[in-house]
Amino acid sequence: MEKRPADIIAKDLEERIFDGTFSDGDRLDEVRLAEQFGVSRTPFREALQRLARSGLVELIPRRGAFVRQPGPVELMEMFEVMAEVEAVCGRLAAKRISDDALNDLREANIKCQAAVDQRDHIAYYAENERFHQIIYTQSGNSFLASEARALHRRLQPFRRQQLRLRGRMAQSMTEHRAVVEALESGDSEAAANALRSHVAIQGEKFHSLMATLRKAGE
Amino acid sequence: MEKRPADIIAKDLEERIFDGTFSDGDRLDEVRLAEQFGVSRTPFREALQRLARSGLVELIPRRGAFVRQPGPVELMEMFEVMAEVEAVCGRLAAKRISDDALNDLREANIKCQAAVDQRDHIAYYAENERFHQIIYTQSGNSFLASEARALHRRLQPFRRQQLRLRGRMAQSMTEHRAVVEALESGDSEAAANALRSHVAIQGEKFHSLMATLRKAGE
DNA sequence: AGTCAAGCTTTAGTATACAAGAATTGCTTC
DNA sequence: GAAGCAATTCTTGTATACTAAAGCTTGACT
Repeated sequence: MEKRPADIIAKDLEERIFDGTFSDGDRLDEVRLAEQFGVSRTPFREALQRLARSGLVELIPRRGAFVRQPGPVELMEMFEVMAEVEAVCGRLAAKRISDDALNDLREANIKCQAAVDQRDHIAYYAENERFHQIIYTQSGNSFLASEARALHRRLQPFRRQQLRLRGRMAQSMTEHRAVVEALESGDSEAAANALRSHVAIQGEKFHSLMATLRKAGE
Repeated sequence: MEKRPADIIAKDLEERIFDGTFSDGDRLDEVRLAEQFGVSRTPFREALQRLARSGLVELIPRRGAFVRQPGPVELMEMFEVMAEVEAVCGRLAAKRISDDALNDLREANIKCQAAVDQRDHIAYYAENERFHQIIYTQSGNSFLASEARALHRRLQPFRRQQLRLRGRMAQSMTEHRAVVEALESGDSEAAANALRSHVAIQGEKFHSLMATLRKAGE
């Protein structure tokens, strides 16, 4: 895609925020980090502003850039929005999806099932990804699809963890099947509801997972 | 709020794109415009990147910044998403809205009605604005509310025109009342449907308005 | 001894200078 | 005369130098 320094830096910083190298509240020193990346402050600042737009860092005037991890409340809100966005994609896709895309969905689900049988988280994750991307595209609204992808991407690191929960993959599969059924029959409301609860459950699972981790950490 | 040069420039440029000073495909010359704004290229470029994020300009590497007005297809898509977003806000607000906010909505509607009676587009616009803002807030999801406001703002210049259409204000009022009724009775689905069609109609009206203008221009 | 102010240091914001890439124009050749 | 190539010029992207503002420290005065 793009290979300008600012893009690379933005992506790299994003990665480091996600993987915990930078934690909440950390100040991102322009001179130090720019030097570390081997560029001057100008493109580095460009990257910072990009991250600020996506909500990963907060840019306080005359103070600097600070890492801004979403707190539990904001995360719950984002999952709720994701659930509703997917519901909307499903509602529209039910009326607009092509037969080819339906086949692709079924195929993705078959591979998902294979991954469940082999307890292969990575493979499951990849096919699950494909499943959702197809639905975004088949909403027939490219603006909606791109918004959905942006939010999906932003929640990725949080969604990833909860797949490891016991039985979650199998449960997720069942939900996927309900989605495909609704889309097959062109039932907008059913598709919307199936997708909403599918994603909402992810949010809830993540929430309880966090609570558990917090407890263990004390 | 903010009063940094880049913010002012971004807002000013946005204004000029909206009011037609810059039209689709125009290149925004960095040196010329920066000089015109009385700043150097650095803060001006910052403003450009901000506009690129909101989709108003396209930043082609090593080529420059070009005004990018959404075409008819993209606009329809955006209105569709706006309709669905408002529907979601309504769905959530139906369960979460406070009595105070309900009163505010009724009050806004009364003022809307007064504006309709006086054929006062400006007053109607202001109160209509308030009406929708309240619903965003009462979704109880600040992340959703902020996304809704961003899209609302982006569609503002396009929505504004169609209020002048004969009888549109009165029709809009009726739709508002249906929304309030649904929220009063806590009926999520009814609220969602009322808001979805309310906004969808705006999109359709805008579309036909554009078709008319295009015809007249030929 | 505590508090307030002044200046000192640090750092964000801005300007300018420099480098690299793309486009256009003019020249040469077929 | 047209087409292709090269050079020049214009413009974006990057680095660096400068400015100004915010916070901290130190010193003086109460």
